[in-house]
Amino acid sequence: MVANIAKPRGRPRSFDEMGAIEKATQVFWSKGYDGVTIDDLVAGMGVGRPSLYAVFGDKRAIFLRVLKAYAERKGALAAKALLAPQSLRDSIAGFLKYNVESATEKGSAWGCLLICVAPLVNDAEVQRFLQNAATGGAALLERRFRDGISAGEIPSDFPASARAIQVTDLARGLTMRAQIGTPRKTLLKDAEEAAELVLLPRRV
Amino acid sequence: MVANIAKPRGRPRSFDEMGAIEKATQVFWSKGYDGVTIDDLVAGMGVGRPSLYAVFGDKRAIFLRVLKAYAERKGALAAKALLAPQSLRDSIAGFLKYNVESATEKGSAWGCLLICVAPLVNDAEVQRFLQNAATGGAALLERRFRDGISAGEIPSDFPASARAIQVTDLARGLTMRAQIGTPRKTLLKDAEEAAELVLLPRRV
DNA sequence: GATATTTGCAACCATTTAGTTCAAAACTCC
DNA sequence: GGAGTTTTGAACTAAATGGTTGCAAATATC
Repeated sequence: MVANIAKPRGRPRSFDEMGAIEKATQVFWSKGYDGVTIDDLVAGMGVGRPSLYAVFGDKRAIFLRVLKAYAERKGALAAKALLAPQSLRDSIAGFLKYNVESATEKGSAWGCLLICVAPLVNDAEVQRFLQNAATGGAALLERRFRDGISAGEIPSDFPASARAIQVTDLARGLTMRAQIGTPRKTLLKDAEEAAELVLLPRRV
Repeated sequence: MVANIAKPRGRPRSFDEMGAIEKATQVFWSKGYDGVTIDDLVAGMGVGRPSLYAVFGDKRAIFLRVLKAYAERKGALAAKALLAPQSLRDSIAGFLKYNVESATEKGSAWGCLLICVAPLVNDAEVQRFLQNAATGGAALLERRFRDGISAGEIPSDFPASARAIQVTDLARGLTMRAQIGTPRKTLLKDAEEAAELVLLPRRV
């Protein structure tokens, strides 16, 4: 049984809530946060203005939902990529390259909602969310490193925790450089080299 | 002879052009780009609205001047820090820590104009400027690495160019993490570890 | 001291924007 | 089919915002 929801009483909605958030993601993706107006959202989401306020709330609330949906999808993709059966080196390089690719996708004026646009939204709840997303991402990477230790790909004294954070920082750097127009090709090469760097053994 | 500028004809200006840009920097620093209105600039710069348009132009033009002044100052500071007579390790760690400190300065809602706010300004000229500033910074770091090679602090096959870029990426990552509320103390420790990372010898 | 020249202040205009109101539409329940 | 309930579309309001204009004030040149 999928669900047993009684049909709501009044006039049915003409839009799909999830779909609307999906479309809103595209709007924020292509215009940043401050750049979008309510009219942009109305046009982009296919939801009437009063319905928009009634169902979703104001711009900030919509952005929060967008952010959560985006993070969930992106997190799932990253996790899948990291946990795929491949060498540690390929995992890390793949993670960084995935970042570069999604940040240089054409049509996305802003590379990454989580890395580029959300941090500039001065909002306590957004910040808290980003903080959690960041630590979550780092934890995922750290786990991958520890698996690598178990598999003997890296020495047992490998500083997994620090390196995990460094991978996220390098990813941020690559993404921000995509933002200022560094070509994809350059960034992909840099991602490759970054992966090599963070896998170096600790100094003797 | 400092200069031999004939006194201008009419009523003298009541503000200092450089000083006004300095104050504008504070405004953008504390409110981002989209966040500032012309009124904010009028209030913050101490320049009347019509004078502002006549002398400086619109918001975008003011931001460009601010950015250039900011980059010049920051670049000079970074260069001085990097070229100070100290170990390579201290140079790199100092560079990263300086980034963290300036990004976590209280009162500055936005950590760094060059790293955080400017990249999100969708403007070709801004982008070009950032690109140049970025390559300039990387070049400075690379030079420091090469000096380290000459001094025997790192092996002669040290990949100076790639590592220089990686330092800038790590700096970007640290700055963006400051942006989402990561405490200064954590970031300073991470900066230290990042410096250690980028100084590791190439894999044999 | 008169005149030319430039700045400064206040008010102004047009546009954009966020958020609300209200009646009509579309549906369920009885 | 009618009553009750919810959504929708269009219009509306109030506020903010970018940019301009006109006139008074201040200073150099003649």
